[in-house]
Formats: sequence, C-alpha cells, structure tokens
Amino acid sequence: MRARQFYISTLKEAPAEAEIISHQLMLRAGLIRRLAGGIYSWMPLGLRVLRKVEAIVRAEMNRAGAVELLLPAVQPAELWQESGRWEQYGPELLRFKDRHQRDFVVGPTHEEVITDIVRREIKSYRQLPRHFYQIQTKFRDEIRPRFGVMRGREFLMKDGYSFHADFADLVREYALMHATYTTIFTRLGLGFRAVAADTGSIGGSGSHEFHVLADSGEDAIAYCPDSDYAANVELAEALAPTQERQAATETLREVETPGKIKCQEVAELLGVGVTKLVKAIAIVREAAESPFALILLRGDHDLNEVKAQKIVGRFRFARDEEVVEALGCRPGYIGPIGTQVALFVDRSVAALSDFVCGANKAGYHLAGVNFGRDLAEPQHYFDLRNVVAGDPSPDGRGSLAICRGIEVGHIFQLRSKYSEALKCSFLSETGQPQVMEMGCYGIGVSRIVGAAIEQGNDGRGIVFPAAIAPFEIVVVPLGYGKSAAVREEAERVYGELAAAGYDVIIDDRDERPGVMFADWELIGVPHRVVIGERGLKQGTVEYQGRREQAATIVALAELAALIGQKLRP
RNA sequence: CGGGGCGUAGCGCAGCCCGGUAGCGCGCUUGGUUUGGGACCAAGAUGUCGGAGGUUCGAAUCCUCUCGCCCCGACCA
Repeated sequence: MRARQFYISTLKEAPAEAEIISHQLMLRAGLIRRLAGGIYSWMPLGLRVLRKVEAIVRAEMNRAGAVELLLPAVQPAELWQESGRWEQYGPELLRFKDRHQRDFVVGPTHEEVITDIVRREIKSYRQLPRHFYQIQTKFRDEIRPRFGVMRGREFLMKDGYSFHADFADLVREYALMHATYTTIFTRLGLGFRAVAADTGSIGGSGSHEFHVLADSGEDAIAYCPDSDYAANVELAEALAPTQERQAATETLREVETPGKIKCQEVAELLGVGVTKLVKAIAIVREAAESPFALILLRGDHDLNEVKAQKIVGRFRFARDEEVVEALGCRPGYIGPIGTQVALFVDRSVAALSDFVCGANKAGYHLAGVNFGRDLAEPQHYFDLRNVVAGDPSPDGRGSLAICRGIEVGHIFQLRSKYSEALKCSFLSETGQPQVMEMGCYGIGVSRIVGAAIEQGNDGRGIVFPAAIAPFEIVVVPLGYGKSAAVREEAERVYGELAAAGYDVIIDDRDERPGVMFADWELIGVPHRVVIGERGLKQGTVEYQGRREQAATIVALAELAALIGQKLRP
C-alpha cells in the first residue's frame, strides 16, 4: 500500500469528547470518526485493524468446527414476543415500525433468530450437535454510550450458538469454546483472563467472561496470582475468617466522636485500626414484615449489593428519616446495640472482639463492644461484602488480587431458556421429542480494537500487537520527492517486502521526517524502515521497532534477513 | 431518568460576567526559503457563534424553549 493512495488522517489534538486514552488515540490516528452518540464510522485505517481481528476470530471458530452464517440485523417483533424478551428488554432494545405498522427491532443479539432457524431445520438427534456463528453489526441503545468503540451503541460482534442433544455435549462444546477463546485472545496478542461470571439476565448456569486487563476497564476482577482462579468481584466469595475470635478484654464504653462519620475518621480519632470498626448500613427490605434492617460490615469493607440481594431479598437503602425513626439517630452514628431491628452480619465481623460501632447517639461511638456480652451472638453470619486484595482465594491456593478488565468475550451455557420458549426440539434415539440444550458464545470484535489500544499505548501513540496492526511495516523515505536515490531504494525495498508477503506501506507523501515519524508512531505500526540519503551513502538503512528504544542501523543487504527475523521468527 | 458541565472555523480554545456585529493556536490554500523528529517567512480562504423564540436601537454575550455532546449517579452486557 502507498500512503498517498491510502488515506492517512491524523489529528494533533484529541477532540474534547474523548475521555479515555484508547478513544483519544483512535480519533487522533484516524481509525474512527464519530457520526452520532455511540455510533462510529470505521475509517480505512481502523477497518484494517477490525478486519484483522475478525479474521483471527473467524479462523479459530472455523478450526473449532463452528460454521459461519449471517443473520438479519432487522428482526420481527413476533420472535421477541415469543421468547418473552419484547417485554423483558427495556429501552435498550431499539424498536421501530415498518410502513405497514408492523413492529421490528434492530438486533442487539440473535438468540431468537438462530433458534427459529434451528427449530425449522433440525428434526433429529442425528443432526446434532450444531454450532453456527456470525460476525454481525449489533445495536443496543445504551443509556450512556461512552469510551468510543468500547461502549458504543452500534458495534461489531461475533456471536455463536450451539445446539445439543444433551447437557454433557453442551459442556463438551463449552470447554472447546473456552479453549478456542483462549487461543483467539492469545493470537490477538492481548493480556487477558478468563473469569467466572454471573449469568445475569440471559439466564443459564455456566458462564465465563474473557477480560482484557486494563486499569480503565469497567469491571473489577478478583483473581489469584498463584492459581487460575478469577471471578467477577460481584461473584467472588469472601471466605469466613479462619482465626477464632479473641476473648473480650475491654469493657463497653461510650466515646465522644463529634463530627466523625466515616470509619476512617473514627479510627484515626480513636487511634485504632479501621478493621476494629463495624459499620452499619441501614436498609429497607421490600417483602419483609419488619422491613428496616441493619447490615454489619467491617469498617474497611464495602457492601456487595448482589450478594446482599440474594441473602436479604430485594432492598433499598433507608432514607435518613427512616433511620431516625427506627434508631432515633441520624446516619453516621448508628449501630446494632440497643435496638431490636434485624441484623445481617458479615462473616468478617464475626471474628471481631473489642470492636467499635455507632452508639445510636449523635457524636458518640461505642468501644470495647463484644458479641455475646453487649449484644446477642447472631444466629448466622453471611458473605455480604466485596472481596478485597489480600483476601484468601476461594480455591484455597493463595490470596486474591484485584484488577480491572474490559469484557471482550463471554461464553454461557444457556441450557433450554430459548429452546423451550421457542419450542426448539428434536426427536431422540428413542423417538421422544426433546428440547435442545443451547450454548452461546460472544466476542466483542470492535471493542477488542479499543481494548488492545487501552492495553498498548505510550506517549507517542498506539502500540498495536503485531497481529492486528493496520500494517506490519512502514517504509519511510526521507526526501522522497527530492532524492532520486532515496526514492528508488525505498521503492525497491517496499516492492521486495510486499513481494515477500509482508503487509507493508510506503510513506510516499513527501512529508517532513518529523511529520512522518510522528504519524506512524501515533498509528502504531510495529516495524519501521527509514531510508535516507545519509545512510544510503554507507549502504545502510535504519530499522526501528515500535516498542524499541533505539533504532538499528542495518546494511541494505541484510535488511530482508532482519525483517524476517523480527516479523516471522 | 436524577445531578453537573459544555456547544464560537476541520481540531483545540479565548471572547459571554459588564450587549456595540468575532479572535488565537494547530490544520487548510498560494508563493518563497527549508528538509533525520510535528519547519520558517509572507499573503490568503474558512463562522447561519448548535437551533427557535424573546428583550433591546443593537445579542456570541441577557431571558425562555429546544437539540446535541461530555462527566457523575441510577440502570444495563
């Protein structure tokens, strides 16, 4: 490719709308341009990256035996009514009417369509298992699109659906997909982790998310550096402390803590560790006889609302007036002592003795508090908090660390949620009609581009993994217009590399050196060959890797060998 | 949907408080000088000041409505 013929459109300054680095760089490098909120055009340069990601995904899916098809982006409402999602899905589902006033949706996902096809096509166990996938543009009318291509409304996704005669076969395919995804993300050159996930609204049981690790990720992941345990923080279990509670040594006493509301402040004032504090969170349970209750957590822990919901039922946080009514005290100094309200006590609180909690009296806390003496020993302890770094790993092999990730893949065992709703069944060996077992497997193709950049960038711009860079090599002639020697040699090198099968672009724009260097570093092409008159006089050119600090001077005759060694080792 | 912020040239911004008909940097065009890290000099072009309505002799500036974008929260894969 030649730069003049191709389209290079870089920006010195990032448009103000871009918040995170990958979004800024994608705009600056001219990979994408915004058309509307959460809707982006893929410019030629960006499309090359997208296509490379797509090609790797497609190759590995095919290798795993899945078969590609292409389903309609526009789907009739009837199918969604049949599955029940017409009602379930909120405004995120983009609905519209055609000229005959019939309802349609722009597909955010394709379970209904594929299940409809399979129920029409597949009649016998002999035709199972099947795995169909597509790479399609989807639309989800996100409440708050942001981060460019990472949470856009329109996005490119690979979605695969497998159909099985029994659960064991689904589990087999699920394991195969787990392995296939691992291969895909490895080939893409991404740092990632497979994470046990909640199955969310899509239902079903087994589910893993694949996350690209990045500080800007929207999801918190708890993982164990010493094993392969990893889970969404929402899901990771906080184990009960192994240490026995120590015997009480202090007497219960009231301490003045005027104006100190936060646990950290109280701990500092009293000169104790924040782990000696117990915080009380006032909630109101929807379906309980006496709705008002307190959740007790250690001062340094945060409530996990997902876990709490499972234990106490649906709830909301109590309003200040409700707290005053129930405890006679405003939030900030509330505690479990001297009240009859229901208590839900976290496991880590169980191990505490001589702790500090609110006195239910403004400006005062209680210290030296002990279970069994100052308040009743709770009948149960629960896992109510988010895990924190250093907690023991639930698999018993070391301790947890927390990192953030960008979800780029998700695999589910759907079981029969859709096959049942849409009556997708087959005749078994014994001639009995049976509902199929389903799996579904997604990869956010366009999101991967953003995630890769989020993971690979420096002060100069994007540092693409070689597998998905828009070009593998750029040939930069210095003085292309002026020096015939440079031009001829650059063209010769370009021709040679192209003939050798490399994905190479020559910068024939005749720009100043600084402009070209800055552009290609911004764009993130992994390998650069600079050809200038100065070097040619010695019979040399310059090679520089995008990740390398310094350039290498190389004799013209040895360039091909060096490139071969760098790119196809 | 709740809270906050911002819409002025392709991009980044100033001007708005205190009303007098729009400016800076980058980019773009032309000419010249330059040419191994985003050149310099000169001359240019580019604006329904997001839109509609109102107040006023006069509105980018004040008021009302509206549209769009961004951030935080709620919600969600």
